[in-house]
Amino acid sequence: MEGFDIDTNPMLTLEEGENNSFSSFDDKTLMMMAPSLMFSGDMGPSSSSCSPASFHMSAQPENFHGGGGGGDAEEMGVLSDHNKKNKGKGKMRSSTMQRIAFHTRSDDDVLDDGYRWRKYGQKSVKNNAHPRSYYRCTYHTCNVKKQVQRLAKDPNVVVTTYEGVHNHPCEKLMETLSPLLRQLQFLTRVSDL
DNA sequence: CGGTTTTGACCGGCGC
DNA sequence: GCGCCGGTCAAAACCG
Repeated sequence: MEGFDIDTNPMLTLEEGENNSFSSFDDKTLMMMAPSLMFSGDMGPSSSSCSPASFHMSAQPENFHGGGGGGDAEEMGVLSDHNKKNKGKGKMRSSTMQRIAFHTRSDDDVLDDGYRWRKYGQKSVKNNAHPRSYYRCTYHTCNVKKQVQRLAKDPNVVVTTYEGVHNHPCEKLMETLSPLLRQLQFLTRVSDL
């Protein structure tokens, strides 16, 4: 696994409220990390004050090394409709709802980000041969959603748009981390003796 | 049998 | 007012 440097991997698009800040990432590893970052960015169920700064990344679009990728989320309408509408039977999306779009160069449509998702819809979108898929986090109290679609310009690029913040730990991350944490606890106890 | 995916219907906002 | 479009619902199908 290559080290990931947030400031030098331009393939992630971050959106929050009116104060948009964009940057991009090209590293699948980072894609997997991102939801966890989202989680740590707003941990407690009572924390009404989102702190996007905790995973804020600086924009360096000129550093885009994806090559031929071109398109950005704004172009595809993934982000541009923010604050404008939330169509369908569902409730209106809160204007403060965080949305983060990841561009990923991958053959797989759906990336394993460690959370469990249930697909609740798929729609063909205008000017794009590939459909857009809608997923919801399966955790009872968590209503994080994500959309997955391929770039019309470059079908090799998958755009995953996360909406909202997880209010629970990432199961896979915890699975991976818990033996390490246990070992760490054991070692600290031993060193205390 | 319970959870997930598929897919057509439905709804509401927007532009004309 | 009407049609288009994107997001969601929900029943049926599917799957382990």
